Amino acid sequence: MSSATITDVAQRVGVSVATVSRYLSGFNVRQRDEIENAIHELNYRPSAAARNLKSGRTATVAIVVPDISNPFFAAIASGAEAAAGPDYMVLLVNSGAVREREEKILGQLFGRVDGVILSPLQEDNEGPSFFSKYGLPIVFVDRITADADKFDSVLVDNVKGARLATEHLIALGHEKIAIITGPLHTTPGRLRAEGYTSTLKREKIALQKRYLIESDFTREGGYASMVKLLEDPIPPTAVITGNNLMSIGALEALKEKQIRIPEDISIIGFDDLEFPTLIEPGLTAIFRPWHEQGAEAMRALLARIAAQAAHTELSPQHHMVDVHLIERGSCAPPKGLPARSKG
Amino acid sequence: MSSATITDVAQRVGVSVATVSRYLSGFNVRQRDEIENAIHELNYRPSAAARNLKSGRTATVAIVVPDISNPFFAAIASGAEAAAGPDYMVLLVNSGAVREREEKILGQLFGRVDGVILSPLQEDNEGPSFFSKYGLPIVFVDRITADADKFDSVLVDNVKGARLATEHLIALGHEKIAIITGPLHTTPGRLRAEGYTSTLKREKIALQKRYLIESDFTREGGYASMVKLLEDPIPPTAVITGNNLMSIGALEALKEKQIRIPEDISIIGFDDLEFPTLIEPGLTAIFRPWHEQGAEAMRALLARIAAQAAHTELSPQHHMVDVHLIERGSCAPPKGLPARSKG
DNA sequence: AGAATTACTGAGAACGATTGCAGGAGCGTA
DNA sequence: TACGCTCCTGCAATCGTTCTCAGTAATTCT
Repeated sequence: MSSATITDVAQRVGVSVATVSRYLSGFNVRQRDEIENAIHELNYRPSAAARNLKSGRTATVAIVVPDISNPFFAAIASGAEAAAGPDYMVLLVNSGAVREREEKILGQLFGRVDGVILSPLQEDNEGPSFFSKYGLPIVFVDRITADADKFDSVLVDNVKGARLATEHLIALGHEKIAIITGPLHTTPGRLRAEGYTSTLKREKIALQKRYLIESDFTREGGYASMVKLLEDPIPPTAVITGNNLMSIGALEALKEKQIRIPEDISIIGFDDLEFPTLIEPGLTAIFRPWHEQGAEAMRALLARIAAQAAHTELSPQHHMVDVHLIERGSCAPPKGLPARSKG
Repeated sequence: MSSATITDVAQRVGVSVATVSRYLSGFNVRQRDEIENAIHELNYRPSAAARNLKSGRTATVAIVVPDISNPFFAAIASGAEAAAGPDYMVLLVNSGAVREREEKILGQLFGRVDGVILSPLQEDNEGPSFFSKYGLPIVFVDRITADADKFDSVLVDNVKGARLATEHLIALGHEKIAIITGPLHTTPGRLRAEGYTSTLKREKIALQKRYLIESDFTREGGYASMVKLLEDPIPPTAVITGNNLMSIGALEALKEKQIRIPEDISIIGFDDLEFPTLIEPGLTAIFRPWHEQGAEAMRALLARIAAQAAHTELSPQHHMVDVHLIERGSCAPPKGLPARSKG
């Protein structure tokens, strides 16, 4: 019932465990056929736990993300997986955007993986760097922590993306531009807001605090934030949404309130939608290669692991993924919304 | 640099490793404060590998799915995770719809997890049941293998869903009804086709083989299949799409060819879209609770693990998730497509 | 034929934890 | 003081591998 061990195989063939072990690692052994048979007959599988323990290597890496339901992170995972090659098993773990879970997961992963690609929940979280004190290679993707300069990272050019979006709207004549951004204690939340505010400043448009809404990267958050903006006595004429899910939520709110795009309001998403052609009008968006960003993170991790194995010094590598603006139909010059009726 | 072991902790405090181990497992020990300090100072983390090896338990379960980019599987994973509770770490592994990968993954997972939730790639795949010979609890979700009656499973009522869709179209007056289904060697592919054909038969509508298109559950497959249907000399007046991604692909094809829904063609999706309100007209769809299906699978797995631990006999449990039809705007009585122009 | 080289083999010590067992310290009771 | 009881402790075996080391058989060289 319970699984056979290498000893069982060795006994059945009449060789030592060392020989079976050697056979398993690809060395030449005299009774290779007999061993192969015995393995099949006994349904033998090497115990991963025992292997890890002895060798210290796991041939496994993990990707820890805040929300696996977000297609962005699913794509990051796919990209990373594709870049991992056949030698590594890639595990995906969802921290569910709960800080204690993230910390617990990192602890549990320790000793079971050779490295981790992490999208940390908060920039002020010391868990990851604390974690890496144990010598576990770690690469930040999309988000970093405060001391991240000491670690590898693969970020997107958040500031540039937000700048492109803001400039695009300003060029169209908008001045009442709002942004629905992610939590300011996350990297993309903070930097996209920064790109927005710095561009406004440079263009000499006064920042209206009520136009800068800190939300939570969820569809519900995007919906609620857009509703809030629409209820403003002087609603914005254009809105930048800070990630794909919030774009969807915001679009849902607009549709529900029957606000026309782009006639009544312009909207730009940071991150393109997955299926951009199906909705009408198409969402003008800041594009970046999701899959490639994941792949880049995996390459960085494998390089880090290799460096560690070779005891080579390797300074922290910081990769930056470029963005560009894709114009579709969701932006137009402002005409202003009708004045808000009471009730 | 490298991580401290339980021996280091024990030495620093001046107790035996057994005492430290007991402290870690929650027993009363005299020098608990000293041990706690030493653990912090040394950054000690128990080695998961060593623990596994000795105890045989891993406090970990895995979910193996064909395509993590498919929101359906992401939702299954979320649901399963939510049902797992804090005692288990949940790993997500992507088989990428490659059979050899699936087999390899199951092998690698052996010894690192207490159980697996699997959505197998093919019904004729013996890997999983072979795998379970090792005594590893396994629960099939959404898909099964040929000998699956011996294992737990959580399926959706595929036949009923396809029947509801087909009946709905027939009731509207359609007779030229096509289906774009998944691979017939997968459970949902086969059973959804079966629900479609059996309903046609019962309603005495002759099955047109060219209206039954076997595709591959991808957006690209849905797109290509729809294009193929539209090129038919006598195109169907209604189409059932066999999963969410193929629905999207099919809709993209229709949009590109400027075929109006539902005036020119009616369409029903098996599985609702993630953001159903944003596209126009809304897609009439067969709905099932994704998240709940994942949760059910996890409950089944935990029950199986518990039964195994208690050496209790537990007959295979087969759960069936119900479906219903959600009417939106994508279906109408047939009017026929304009005759196909050459070129 | 004898020496040197090659190619494989088995014994046994790790890896880092858990756990059964026997024993010792501390306490209460007679 | 002597005894028993409880509570904690350390020793050592163990989990299933890998890997070093020394040794043996087979082969080649002189």
